[in-house]
Amino acid sequence: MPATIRDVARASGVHISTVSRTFSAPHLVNPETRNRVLACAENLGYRPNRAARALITGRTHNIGLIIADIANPFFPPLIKAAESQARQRDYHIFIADTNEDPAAEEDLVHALAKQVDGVLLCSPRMSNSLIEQLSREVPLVVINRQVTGLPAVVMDVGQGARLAVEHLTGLGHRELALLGGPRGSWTNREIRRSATAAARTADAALTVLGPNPPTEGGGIAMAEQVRRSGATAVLAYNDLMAIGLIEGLDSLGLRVPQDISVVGIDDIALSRLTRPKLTTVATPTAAAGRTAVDMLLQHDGSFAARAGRGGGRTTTADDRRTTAQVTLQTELVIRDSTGVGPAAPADRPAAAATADRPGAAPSADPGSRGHADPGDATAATPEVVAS
Amino acid sequence: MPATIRDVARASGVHISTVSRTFSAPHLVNPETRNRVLACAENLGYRPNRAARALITGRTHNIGLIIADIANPFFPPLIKAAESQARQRDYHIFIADTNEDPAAEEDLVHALAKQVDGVLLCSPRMSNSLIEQLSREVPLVVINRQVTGLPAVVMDVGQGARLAVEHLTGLGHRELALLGGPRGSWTNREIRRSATAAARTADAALTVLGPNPPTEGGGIAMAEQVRRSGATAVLAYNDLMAIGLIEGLDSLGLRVPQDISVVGIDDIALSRLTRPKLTTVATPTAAAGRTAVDMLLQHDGSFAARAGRGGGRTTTADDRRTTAQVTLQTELVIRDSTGVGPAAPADRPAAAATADRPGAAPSADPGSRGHADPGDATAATPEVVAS
DNA sequence: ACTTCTCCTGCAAACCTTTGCAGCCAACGG
DNA sequence: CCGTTGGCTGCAAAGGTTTGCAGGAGAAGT
Repeated sequence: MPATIRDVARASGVHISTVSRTFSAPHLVNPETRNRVLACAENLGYRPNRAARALITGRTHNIGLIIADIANPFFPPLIKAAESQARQRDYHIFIADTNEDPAAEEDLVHALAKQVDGVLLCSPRMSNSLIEQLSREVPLVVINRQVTGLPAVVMDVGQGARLAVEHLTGLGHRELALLGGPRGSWTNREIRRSATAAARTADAALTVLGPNPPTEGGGIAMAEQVRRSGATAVLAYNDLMAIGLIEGLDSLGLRVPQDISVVGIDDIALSRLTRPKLTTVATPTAAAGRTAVDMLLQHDGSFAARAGRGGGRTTTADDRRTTAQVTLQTELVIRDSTGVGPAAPADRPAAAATADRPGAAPSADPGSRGHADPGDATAATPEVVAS
Repeated sequence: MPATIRDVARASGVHISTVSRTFSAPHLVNPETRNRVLACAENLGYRPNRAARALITGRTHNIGLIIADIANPFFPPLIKAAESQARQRDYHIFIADTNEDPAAEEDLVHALAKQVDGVLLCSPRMSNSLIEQLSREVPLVVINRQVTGLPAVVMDVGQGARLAVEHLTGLGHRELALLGGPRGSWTNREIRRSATAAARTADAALTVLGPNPPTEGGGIAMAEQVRRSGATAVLAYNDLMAIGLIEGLDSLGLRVPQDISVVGIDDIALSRLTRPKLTTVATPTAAAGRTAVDMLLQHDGSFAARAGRGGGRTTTADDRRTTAQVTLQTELVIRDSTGVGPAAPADRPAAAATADRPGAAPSADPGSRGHADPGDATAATPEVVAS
């Protein structure tokens, strides 16, 4: 029923190879012929069969995206950006949700491996060694994790955590708590490491509470422990937990920010909607999604075709596999959930510490529509480390 | 490099067709042989090449899912459920985001058409006629819309809107407003129709405000108009708008629910987290995702293979294409954003009207993990109308 | 002992494209 | 007028799998 290349060839009186070239290498075919073919194709509603193309070229033009939990509002912007970026490059994105289950991650990589040109592994909870092993099966780009030898794009939460701690100590807090995230999270380790260091520098105490599930519930459940810790300010693994914590503290009769300050991480859309509005570390999720797609595509672009007739093609000298690791900057967004602490300097009014980020449109995703500049993503990432 | 069926055949000393059958029709091959083949396959890490399979069977085992805006928290649970259901059936989900742009919808259907076995069209904004036309190109299941002749799964927002209006009038509100959603939305029309009827029945006035963008911003922007309308209670197209509206009213100095009551639709996770907690109409999004996948798969299961050698296979008598339309029930969840109105009976205390749904776990998605019961989705849908 | 089955396996075509190679023609330089 | 070049086009193989058909071996029925 659907028109094939042969139908088009017949209709336009040329050989199928000419039709093929009309689409995949237009410069090789006479403009006149080309137009005729194009017209016939249009006429018949012909669209190249990607399965057949994939079979011979060895490239599926599909990308797998493995996510811990789509329902976590942190991910949708990333997905959206990745999908849009991929589409521009004529790729499609397979999405898969692991429900925060490390075993599911492995299964999914296997399941996707033969069907995609590469996989984006987002905040994986697997072990490094397993990730490395899987990367021999299919090109991988890791997001929010550093695995030696693998291309990665990470958000600099370490820096963010430092900024957050400095913000809090600057407000006069001396007793801090860190609400940890899930076990196995690279991000969690980074935050902890950086927050601990920053607290020490500022001569403040920091209690680490966790690990916890990275959800609102995880935050609610820890309210009591946070109170007992005696901390006057807490940094949470992510916004969801921060919001949950505020909720939990509220039912304990503790007011935020008057009694206790709370800082989240991620700057999900939701953090602007709760009361109080959440002070948080903004992570460039959309940029991360775009960048990851770009890295994957550029990376396996150098593979060229792994198939092709004789297969005897000489591998290009460019086989050095530049596995870059890109670090995206984060930034502190001060809103209403942080206030002065016990050791605050007298001349510092609480209100002075609150100022939302100026011109940030509510959920605009620059570059997700049409004309996105490919250089855009990396332009936002001054710090690029090639390994 | 990757092992092919031929490698396995060689290793196990059988013909490739036997290997093929070992995977696609195990009952046709001698258990002893089968085990040997399986062992070799395992050994070589063989996985069937889906492109090749798709090429000959004509079935890609992929499903397209077209969504207006992944960042809208209404969709992730649906996506998640669909993905999990599809995976159980050995299908993968392509995801695509239209940015609420009707033109993008059409493009995406075309782009996906040749690459998937069917497309799930979620809350499409296109015209009915265009949808019908596209359905001739690729099997379609529509979600949140009714198109004659096409399989659809809709959530009964009409009923939900009625319940919401009854709830409000029962609380003594006589001046209602409806905060409309986006143009082209079937859901929006249903809500409007049903709310209007319910208001008339209860002898209340209802002002329709809209259309508006279905976002928080859309709600905020309408606060002033809502105030001017003189309504003491308002039903919003979705939770996001309701939350935005509350925010907007707040900055106008109007308190919810004391000064004005607000009801949302969808029961997104967020509606439990805002202050006040949102009274809303819960829509079974996860069930919708599962059901839609099931309908698509059952539906085009009857196509059998459209390819196959001679192609002369007699079409089964089961060609009647039972295009069912499934309606999923909605339910009113009363929380804190609605209170008594001017015409309230004296004996009705405001507090009596608030009661959250009992045991609803924060974001649990029953059936999204492993053992989900296939009958589950339809079990939740007593009302099935075959057209 | 011969036929008739049943079970299993092998054979080879077909699915739709891509692509290296070779051939054709016209134009051009000498 | 011949050789060469360059621009297009055709030819045919290859990619990995599925599947109708046919054939072989053994068992069962007569």
